[in-house]
Amino acid sequence: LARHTGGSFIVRIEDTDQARKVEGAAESILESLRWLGLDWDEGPEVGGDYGPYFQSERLDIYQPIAKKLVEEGHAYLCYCSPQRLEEMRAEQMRRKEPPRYDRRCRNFSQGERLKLEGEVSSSVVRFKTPLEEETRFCDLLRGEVIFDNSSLDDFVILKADGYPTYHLANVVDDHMMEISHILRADEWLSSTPRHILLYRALGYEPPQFAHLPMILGEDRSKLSKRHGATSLLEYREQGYLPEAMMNFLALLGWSLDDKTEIIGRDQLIEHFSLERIGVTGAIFSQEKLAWMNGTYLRQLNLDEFSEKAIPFLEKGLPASISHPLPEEYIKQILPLVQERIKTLGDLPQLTDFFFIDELSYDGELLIQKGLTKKSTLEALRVSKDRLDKLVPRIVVPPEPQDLGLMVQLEAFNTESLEGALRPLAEELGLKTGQLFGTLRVAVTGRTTAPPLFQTMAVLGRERCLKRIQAALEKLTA
RNA sequence: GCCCCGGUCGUCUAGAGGCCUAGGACGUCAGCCUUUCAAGCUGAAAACACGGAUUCGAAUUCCGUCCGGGGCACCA
Repeated sequence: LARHTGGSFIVRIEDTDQARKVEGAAESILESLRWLGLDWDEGPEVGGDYGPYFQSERLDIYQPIAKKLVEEGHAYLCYCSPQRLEEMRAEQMRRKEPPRYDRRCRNFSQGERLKLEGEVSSSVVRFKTPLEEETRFCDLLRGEVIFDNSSLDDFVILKADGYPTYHLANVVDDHMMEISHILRADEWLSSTPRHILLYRALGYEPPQFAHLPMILGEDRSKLSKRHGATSLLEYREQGYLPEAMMNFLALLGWSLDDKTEIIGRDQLIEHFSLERIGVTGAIFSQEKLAWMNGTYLRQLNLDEFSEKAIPFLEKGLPASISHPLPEEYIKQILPLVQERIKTLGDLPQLTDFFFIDELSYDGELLIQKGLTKKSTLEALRVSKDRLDKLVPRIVVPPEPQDLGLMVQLEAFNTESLEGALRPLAEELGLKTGQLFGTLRVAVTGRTTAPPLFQTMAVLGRERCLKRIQAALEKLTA
């Protein structure tokens, strides 16, 4: 929305819970945004006129505001212990009542306050929610939403440790940072009346609100750790492309029209609009993401694909393979697997036979349906013999003056291999599938692999002959 | 329990009263292509939660029911 309208996209880290502080969490959020290409105009690392952008560094802004709210009668100090609150809630639940603060500290006299301050070591600041009437606001996606103030309790705005709660910090910062639009998940909708009340008490003009549909797990509940990978960075590690992830995420709750599935960043910015956001929660479909990633992967040219693929091969191939991996060889392999993968993480296991010296596989796999050990051996022997005879030739142009164009034909290429092996099947009285199947296992160690001739051409003459020999030995042993 | 928000194929969605015999995509199934696996192409099965009301006409408006989700912390 910011990019579409020419506004500013601001990143603010809301780190106001000391108890849940996790080392490196903020950095990984920023890294996720960077990975997706969601660059920000103001915030950590880039700065801006409204900093600091970490709420933990803004305590001296929130505290005086909380104090002022107390002085003006919009808030009050609460001395109730966590234990008391917990017991109270438990009792309320038992009686099937809504769990909420009973406002014991709301109407203490000055004398009672002084007495309690002497006895109690810590206190929090609570907002004095109006007891009656209702709070309404207009959600850009859902229209007018109305809450009875009587259903709200006196929520904490400043904790005992001097940190603000989300409610206070968010309202104060959105005002001070001149935020125009709050686009946040649905789960915040029921907190919004509290925020409206706070804006009002502080004399601030509230921003526009749009509560977005949530991303759900397979069981339709709020997406969480137990639903599997929930961190963007995990998807990066698995070999998803940021462009695919961005595209997929954008279509969860938003659509361009009745048919567009693949849409790039620029087009997204150009066409994005609040009006086309839906209101129902969307299940995060791994399968569709995988499909989409596949289509993005297939669009890459060889250089791009190879640049992205190499780190995954370096990491995923057996350690015994010598590193660094030869780039030219890899560039021959990659086109054979590009349309066969859904993530870059699929690469190592799909291509390892290109790198491993000694294949290990069950010799029985060599014997194709309808063949015997004997006929398989025969097929392998004859094949090896034919391939042995495929040697490089020099083609000399007929006109002497064209000698500079003399080309060397690598006889061990896709065409020559096909030219040699296809007729061979008939010669041996085999179906092509039978002969090729046997050779595929001999040369790759598996029953499914990229196209045989291309695979053999990339492996090269020596490796293929060696592997067929190994297959013969495997069957004779 | 109380409050709020929702409900179109299994999933993501199109649908702003007649264009809807409800469109697209993923997935599924079948066929084509084919040396295996993919990719690609073609086709099929598959949905308006239910009940009333308004209207000549309702997936679209209103009400109720049911179902689902979210919130109800010194978490965000």
